[in-house]
Amino acid sequence: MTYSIAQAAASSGLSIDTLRYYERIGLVEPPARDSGGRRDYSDEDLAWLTFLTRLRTTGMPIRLMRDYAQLRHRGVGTAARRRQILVEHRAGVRDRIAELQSCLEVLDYKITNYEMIEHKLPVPADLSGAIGEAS
Amino acid sequence: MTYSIAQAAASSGLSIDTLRYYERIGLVEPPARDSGGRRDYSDEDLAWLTFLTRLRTTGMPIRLMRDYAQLRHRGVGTAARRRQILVEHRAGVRDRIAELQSCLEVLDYKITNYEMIEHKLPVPADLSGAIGEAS
DNA sequence: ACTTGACCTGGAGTGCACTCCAGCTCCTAC
DNA sequence: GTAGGAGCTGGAGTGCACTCCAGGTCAAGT
Repeated sequence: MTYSIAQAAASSGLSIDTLRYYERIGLVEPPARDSGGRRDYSDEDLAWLTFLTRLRTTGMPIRLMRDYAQLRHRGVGTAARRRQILVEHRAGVRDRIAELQSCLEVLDYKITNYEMIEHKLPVPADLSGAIGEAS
Repeated sequence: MTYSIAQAAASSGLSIDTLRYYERIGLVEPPARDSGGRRDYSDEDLAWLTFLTRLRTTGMPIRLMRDYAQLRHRGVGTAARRRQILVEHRAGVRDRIAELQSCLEVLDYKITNYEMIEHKLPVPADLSGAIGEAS
C-alpha cells in the first residue's frame, strides 16, 4: 500500500508542508516517487512518521530526532546508541510530567481560592496570601 | 524586604533580561525604583513572578498570561474571568499530561524492544514490527 | 483541448520567547 | 578619585519549528 503526501499528512497529523520540511532537513528519508514525480509513502514511512510525532510531542528537539534518524539509517549496529537516546529522553519526559503535576497543584490551589472568593465564603488565613492583587 | 533584579532573577528562575522583557511587554508592572533608579522588587512582586513561571512552565502563552495579569490589575471584579482562564488552562495541562503519559508507553515499548535486541533474545512476533529499520 | 486540483521546487516569511549588545549611569571599595 | 561591578535603556539578533508563496508540472475528467 502506498499513500500520497496528503494521506501521509492526514495519517501522521503533520501538515504537508511539515512533511516536505522534515525531508529537506534530513529527518526523514525521501520517500519513493510515482511515475509523475510525486511522493509515494509506504506503510513503513507512515509508521516512522507516527513515531516521530511521539518524539516531537514529548518535546524532543528536531536536531536530536535527526541524530536518532541517522543512527537508525546506519543499521542495527547503532541500536545501543538509539536505545540510550530513548532512555534519556524518557527520563526527561518523566521529569516533565512531574513538573506539570506539581504546577497542577498550584493551579488547583488558586482555583479553589477564586471559588471561595466568588461564593463569598470566609477565606482561611492560610489561603489569604493567594487572593486579590497577589494572585 | 526588597530585592535587586539579580535577586529577583535568582528567586524566580528567570533571567535578568527576561525580567526586563516581561516588564516591557506589560506582563509585569514596573517595580519600584531605588534612589539610583534601579529596580526594587517587593515580596509580592516575587510571588507574582513565581506564579508566572508556573503558568509559563505549563505552556501558557505570554499573550494569555498578559491578559490574566491585566485582569488582575483591574481588581477583584475580574475574579470570575481570571478563575475561568485558570480552569481552562488546567484542563489543557491535564490533557497534556495524559498525552505525555501515552507517549511514555510508546517509549517504554521501544526501549524494551531495543533491550531484547541487545540481549539477543528471540523477539516475539507481536513486537517484530518495531525492530530495526522501522524503529 | 482545456480546466481543475493535487503536487512539485526553492526560497522567503512568521511567531514566539527570549537573548545579546553598545553605550551609559550609579554606588562602593580601595 | 578612580576602578570595578551592577544596573540602566533602546534596539537588534537568535533559535526553533514551521508556514507560506510564486511559478511551474502532471494526470484525470468533461
